[in-house]
Order: sequence, then structure tokens, then C-alpha cells
Amino acid sequence: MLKSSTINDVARLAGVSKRTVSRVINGSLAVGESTRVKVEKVIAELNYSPSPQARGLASSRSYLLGLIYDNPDALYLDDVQRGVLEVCSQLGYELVVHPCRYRSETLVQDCFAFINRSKLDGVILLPPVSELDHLAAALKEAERPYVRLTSVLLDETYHSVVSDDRAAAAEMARYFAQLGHQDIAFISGPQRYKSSTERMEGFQLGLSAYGIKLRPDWIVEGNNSFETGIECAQQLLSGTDKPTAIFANNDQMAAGVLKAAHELGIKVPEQLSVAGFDDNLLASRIIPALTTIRRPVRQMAQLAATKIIMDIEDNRHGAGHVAAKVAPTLVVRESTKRL
Amino acid sequence: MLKSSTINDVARLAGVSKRTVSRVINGSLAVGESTRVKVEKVIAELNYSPSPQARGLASSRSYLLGLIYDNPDALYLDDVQRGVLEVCSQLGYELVVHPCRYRSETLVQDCFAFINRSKLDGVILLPPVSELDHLAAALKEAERPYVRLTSVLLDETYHSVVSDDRAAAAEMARYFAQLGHQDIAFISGPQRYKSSTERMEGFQLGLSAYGIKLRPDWIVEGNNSFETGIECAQQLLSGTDKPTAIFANNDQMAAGVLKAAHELGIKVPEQLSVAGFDDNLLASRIIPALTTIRRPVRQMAQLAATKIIMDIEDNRHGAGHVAAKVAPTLVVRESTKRL
DNA sequence: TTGTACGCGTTATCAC
DNA sequence: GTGATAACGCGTACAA
Repeated sequence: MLKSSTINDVARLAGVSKRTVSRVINGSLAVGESTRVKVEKVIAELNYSPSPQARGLASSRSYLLGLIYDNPDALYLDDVQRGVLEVCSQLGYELVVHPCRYRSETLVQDCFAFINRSKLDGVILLPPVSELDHLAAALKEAERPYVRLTSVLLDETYHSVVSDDRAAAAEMARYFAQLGHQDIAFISGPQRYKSSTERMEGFQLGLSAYGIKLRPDWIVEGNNSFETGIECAQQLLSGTDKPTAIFANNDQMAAGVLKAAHELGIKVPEQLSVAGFDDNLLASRIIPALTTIRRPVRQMAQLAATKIIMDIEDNRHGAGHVAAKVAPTLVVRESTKRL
Repeated sequence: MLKSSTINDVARLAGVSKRTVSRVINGSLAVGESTRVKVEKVIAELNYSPSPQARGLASSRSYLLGLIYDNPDALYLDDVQRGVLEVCSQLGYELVVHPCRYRSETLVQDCFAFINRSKLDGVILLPPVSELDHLAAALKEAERPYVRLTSVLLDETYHSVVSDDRAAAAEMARYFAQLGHQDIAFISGPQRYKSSTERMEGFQLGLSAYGIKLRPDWIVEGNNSFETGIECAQQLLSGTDKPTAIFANNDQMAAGVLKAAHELGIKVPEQLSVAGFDDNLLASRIIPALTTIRRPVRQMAQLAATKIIMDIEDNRHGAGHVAAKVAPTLVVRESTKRL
């Protein structure tokens, strides 16, 4: 493990002082053109790159970003990680991951232990953890840069990247209505999640534009799992009059609906249209392939990384001007059909 | 962002020297019992934790582990991350993720740039990147601790955690045979992956124990994607005589087989038994639920983290004695049936 | 058993 | 514009 060259080596070979090299590295304007060129040449020759460790020690920064989440959907997570990395690795940051438990009493403490231990420069919060206002408040209090990925604006724009789930759900409603469906059911996610209420309200709003109102007994709540999707569907499909279409809060539950329908001998999409939300791996693989909503997760992650780095590098104003809202899109597949 | 306390604060309040505090932190034996207690008390009061930054600078370590992968399966990745973190966060390490491109010409350079930039203490390699002997060789050459997660032993045991895919595939063969199947087809993964050849050979070996031999034209190669799964299945199921069972190299392709069978009007499992490998999210959600092989991914990740930290902390001997092999298990669901 | 002094690689404060 | 020099927080010869 040959030790790499240091700023001293560069300084010596370039015949200048450490301080000057440091200036060049950090793009200070106050360096003579010829000196700068000379130094840059040596840097290139030595293949030198500054040590984040030492850098951090001196400037109390770590060049480390944290990703905090408690997310069941691995695909979503992977997408986020890749999006964040595309931005941050280019700017000299690395990403440290931190799964946690949303319902833990000690969540805030856990997060801060994580942050302090590694002296993270900032953290990105994924839903549903991102919806926790007290966590965000604590972060703000501690003046620790953070960005929240959410389904509705909950914070200043420089702290937020939001996907307009409400509008997306409304679009699904419009699509259902235009397919001729009137008897529509909705399987919601846990009401404690903002994403759940946003999607439900958006769906209802979209439906009402067509004069359609959801029957109260056709709004049931699951916990976003495959299993509760099955249970909710069984409940919905066991009555004498059945819905002709079901919109589930996510793909997992929609898959559960498919399963339940299959067991009840109900054909999808011939007798029942089903749609989900997320467009995760499942959606395109399952039979029939699921009509769903796709969020531009990768793009959201990139925006989040951009914002947080801007904030860290003392340009919160700039961070506020990066787009904060992205639009999910409807993906039509095989699980929905004109009535 | 109030600055946290340092080793000096602890020393001052405990009325001892820095050096002594340092000894306590690092568990040196050469500290008087009363002194130790006193120091530990102050540490607790101050909620002090040493800065990895400064620590690293002084001892040229970073307390950072890297995870290098180019993996299509997000669920697998998530499992690995959680497994690694369970171990390493407890021992004061953090995990930095690094997706890369398996087929890149500059893969080794990329990885080393990543490692050197953050001065990682060690890296964990996931398949298929873990199968690259020249990467491992470079790591060894650079004396950088690493552990490879593979499907067959490719390296010293202290560099390896392997799942016995060969044995697992053989078990699937036995299961198929005992179900009475004789006309069996196999969809392999890319032959450049060791995991593919291991599974194929294991399957063939297992079958031969029952006097069954795979017809050459019933061994087709996909690239582990859903799409190639469909294509391979179409090819397999278009002839006059069809196999009664298909074993695919992974769940994605098995899902493709289900899709193709569905489109061809072939009922699974009544007319065709299908099995996959991985037990990823898909397997239990799809209709019919997939019979497959489950690897103890979480456990493998924990073992890998344990080994690498042992190696880092200069106990390679110990690392070699941690289990290096784990056994995947057969998970029977609905997609297979007695002939 | 405990303490002193210095080094790790960088940034930041001043002078010049 | 440039350069000594002092931090930053911790580990570690070397002494005591």
C-alpha cells in the first residue's frame, strides 16, 4: 500500500509553499497565472489528490453524505443511491448509508449518533423517515444540512425534493374515469404517512372532476405490504356488488389484489382493473403487467444531492433555486381495461 | 452545530493526560483500574466519541468500509447492506457504497480511485464483480483488505464468503427428479459468471444421480434478465416435444418463463413446473408463487463484515476461521408440481 | 502505570 | 500574490 503523495510533495516539487498549493486546489483567485500552471502540472504528474481526512480535520468537514431511510422497497433505494452518487462522487463526496427504524423511540438520537460519529456534512432523508417533522426540526436546530424526499412540500424548498403524488393520483383517477369505470375502490396506505393521504386525496379529487365519488366502504387501509393487499382485496371483492376497478397505494398491494382476484376466480383486467403506484420491479414482471405510476426517483436523488452540496458549500440561496418538484407519470400496462 | 468535546476535554476533566485517555479508548491493558473508571466516567458524561477523522489521520485508517458492486438485484443489495451494517456499525465502522460497471475497461482503476480517495480500510466485493480475479489480485498486491462474496471458493478463506450454489442446484435437481420429471430444461446465466456455471454443473450432477441427462438443446443461455427469460422459454416451449420442467438460473428469468408460458397458454404448474434461484421479492409475489432457492444473504454479509474487520485489525488468522461457506435452501411454492 | 512531544495532511491567520 | 506558522484531534515513540 504505497503511500500517496501529499501537499508537501507538490509544494516542494513546484518550488512554492504549501499554502499556495492549497490555494490552487481550492480555486482561489489570488494566485498568479504562471504559479497556478506550474502547480497544476506537478499535481498531475504526481497524480496527487488531497486527503479528505486531513482536509476534514482542518476545516471540520468530512466530505461524507448520509442516506437515512427505513424503506421496504429495495429497488427504490437502489435508484436513490445511484442518483445521489452520480452527483456527489463527481463533486468529491461519498455516500454513507444508514437504515433505521421509523417507529423507534430513539430514532432522532440514532440519527444524530450516526451523523456525529462520522461528522457527516449532510443527510438525505427518504420517506417515510423524511416525513418526520421532529427529525427535520432537530436537524435544523443543529444546523446540519439536510434534504427531504417527500410526496408533498413539508419544508423550505432548499430542504425539499417532492414528487407530486397528488397530481399523479389524480391522473390515475382521470384515466380510470375515461375508461368508463364508476364503481371504483381504493386501497390506501397507512394514514400516518403523508404519501398515503396525498395519493388518496389526489385520487378522490381527480374522480370528483368526473362526478364520481368513492363509496366509504370501498376505501380500505392496508400497510403497503403484499399481504394486506390480499386482505383488502378479499374484503372489497367479497360483497354482492363489486368494484370494477381498484387503485392501490403501491405496487406491492396491487400485486396482492392480483393474487386475491386470481384466487377468487376474478379475471384481470376483463372483470377487474387494477393499478398500483411506484413502478417497482414487480410491476412489469407480474401477470398481468401492472398499470402504475412511475416517479423519477433517480432524478429526485440527483436534485437532492445537488441541493445538499450547495447548502454545505454555503450557497443555500442557490440550493433553493434548484427544482424542488418533479412530476410522476402514468404507465399503462395490461392490468387495466376499458369497461 | 455545537462542536463536540475532544480528547483534551476528557483528559482535563479527568485530571489525566491525553495519552491515558487514548489508552482507555483503545482498551490498552496498561491502565490502572481506578484511572480507567475515572476516565470512562468523564467520557460518558461528555458523551464523547473520538473523531474518526483525526484518528484516521494519525493512524492512517478511516474506519470506512467500501461496498463494490454491479448488481441488478436491488433486493440482494439491500440485504447485503443491512447485514454488513449490523456488524460494522457496532464496531465503529461505516459503509460507503460504490456501484460500478463490471464490464468497464477501467474497473480496477475506478475501484482504486474510490478506495484511495476515501482511504477505505477495506472493501467487500459482490458478484459478479467479486469473481474478477484481476481485481482481487490488485487488491492483494496493494495489501488492501477485501472479502469476496462468491458462489464458489476462489480465494483464501479469509478473503471469501461463499454460498454453495452447486449443492443448492443439485438439491433442486433432486427435488425435480423426485417429483417424477424426466424432460427437464435449464436456462443458464451468462457462462462468464462462475455462479452460472456452478449452478448448471450442480444441477446436471444432481440430475445424473437419478440417471437423468439434460438434452443439449434444452440447455439455453440467458443473461439473467426477465426479457431473456421470456425468449429462452419461447424457444424451449415451441418444439413438438416440450420439457415438463424448467429450472432457470435466477428468479427474474423464471418470471420470464411464467410470462411466456402464460402467453402460450401453458398452465403452470399443471403442464409445466418452473423454478428459479435467489428468492427475491418477485418470487413470492408472482402468480403462481415461485419455487426457488434462497441464499442466506444477510448472514453472508455479516460474515463478510466480520472477516474484513478482523483482517483490518490485524487478525487475519482469526478471519480465516470465521465460516466461509453457507448453504442455500430450497423453498417450495406453487410453481412446481408432481408429474 | 503515566506523561511529553511530535507527526499525520490540510486549512486558516497573519504578515510581507 | 505569496509564505511561515498555528491549529484541527488523535496516536505513538520515547521518557519518566
